[in-house]
Amino acid sequence: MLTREELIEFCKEARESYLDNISIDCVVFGFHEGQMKVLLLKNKEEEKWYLPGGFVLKPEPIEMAANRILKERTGLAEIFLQQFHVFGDPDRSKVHNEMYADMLPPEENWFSNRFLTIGYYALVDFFEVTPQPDRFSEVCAWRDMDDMPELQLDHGLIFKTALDTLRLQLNYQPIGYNLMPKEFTMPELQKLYETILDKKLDRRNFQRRILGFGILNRAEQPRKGGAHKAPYLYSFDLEGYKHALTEGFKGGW
Amino acid sequence: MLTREELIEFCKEARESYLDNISIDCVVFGFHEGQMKVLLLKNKEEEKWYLPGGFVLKPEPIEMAANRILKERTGLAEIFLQQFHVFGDPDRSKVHNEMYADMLPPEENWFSNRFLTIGYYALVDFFEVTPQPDRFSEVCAWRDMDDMPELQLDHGLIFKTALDTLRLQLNYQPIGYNLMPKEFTMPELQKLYETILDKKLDRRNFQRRILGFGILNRAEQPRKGGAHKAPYLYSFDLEGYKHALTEGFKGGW
DNA sequence: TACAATTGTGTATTTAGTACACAATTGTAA
DNA sequence: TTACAATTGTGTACTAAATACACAATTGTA
Repeated sequence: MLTREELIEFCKEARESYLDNISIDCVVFGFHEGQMKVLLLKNKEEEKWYLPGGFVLKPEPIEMAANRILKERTGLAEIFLQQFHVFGDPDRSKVHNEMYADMLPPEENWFSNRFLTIGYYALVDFFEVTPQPDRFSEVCAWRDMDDMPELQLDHGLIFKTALDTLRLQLNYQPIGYNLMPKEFTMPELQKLYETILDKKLDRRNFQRRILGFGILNRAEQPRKGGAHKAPYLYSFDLEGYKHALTEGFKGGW
Repeated sequence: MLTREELIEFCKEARESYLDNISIDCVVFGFHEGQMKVLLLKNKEEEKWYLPGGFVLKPEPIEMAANRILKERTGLAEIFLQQFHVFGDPDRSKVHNEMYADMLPPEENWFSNRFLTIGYYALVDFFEVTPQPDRFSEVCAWRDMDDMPELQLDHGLIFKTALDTLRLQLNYQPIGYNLMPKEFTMPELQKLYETILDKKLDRRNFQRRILGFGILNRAEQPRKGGAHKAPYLYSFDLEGYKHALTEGFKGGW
């Protein structure tokens, strides 16, 4: 939480540096221990969490702004990012607007503006992320997707829309390269799909289908040491993967 | 084209009424005589056309802004609109910015701001549209999609992105209710798909597939009077259509 | 050493997609 | 009036994809 002086300073800077009326909010998905995770921020004294977000510098492309914002929250320089929707309800920032209303007069309070927010979703490797709170928060942490806390403003809607978009993209794009470690077993990859879709898939049919996409390479040696039968290790075939990303899976018409 | 005085007046109004840094551009698709059409605007003395667009009023939801803008250009109050992308390259409005640079000093010229533009595409009934130029243009007209003129700014990219999105949506959503007249024949509907996809489809397989979606009703009496065998008339089954819109066609995973 | 848990592989069945053929209708040209 | 071209309606064989389901192999543990 900022002091009044810091807040005034921020508003002054913001007015000079950022585009007005525009913000960016990101839904960052990670995958760990069979669980889909979302990166969220929070103030200690507040109950509600919010999505990592920020603003667009006056000369900055929006893609770059989203990347910059996420680099600050995750430490990652290269992130798979996908713009998915603009949320432009004038009521959406009401709470936001009033957030600092008691601390600042409206003409100084940059947050009293209306903000449209551009939604991005990101797929990242859980282990490579070092969560960093922003200047308005004290906590930045992964939260389980199926145990999501209440979110501020319309961030619940933004999250839901991101998830719906991700599920839709699963039908015509490969997913996983940005979420899985270098090597993984077939059941692990299946678990990713099942988690995103919140649905059980048939083990044997999943394997046939995903192998049919031609985006996987199988290592010669199976993973050893664990209990049970040693599973084969797979990695993504980058060439096939990128081809699938641009061309898509399904023929359609 | 506005006079200098009108322009100054507009900039003053705009600064008061509209959100800064945000614009909306619309790709309006119509279908007529087996041709896909796009609604475009132009100045008499200029060669390049541009997409119908506008700005967002300070208290206005963006969906409503898009609807308002299109009502002014088409006369239609209810339009099927789909937001598809935000274009946020800082260079995108360079030409725009310089457009009135010789007429107005930068501090008065509202257009010298950077604008992100939210892209919407619209599907409309060709016959119900009455094209209306906006205050910056003299011509508002339908243009053939496969004979598109050069467009201003990044409007070429916006159009292409809209078309790509539309083609993708064809794979998991019904299209046509907003583009076809109340009653139509199967070959006419097929022509719409072929035009959007720029691809020939097999007549018999198209029919089986589209009927399988359960979004069409067949009239009892075929159309008469024309040459050749009298074709059956179809209309969209609104219930099935809306269900397909929300649920989608393909099972996917 | 039997067992549970997990992985690898395969095979029928159903469904969806593709390719292609023929009969029926209607205006037009011979 | 009749043959013909153009167009529409309907169907069938073939192929590919999706689904349902079974059994054998491996490995730690009881």
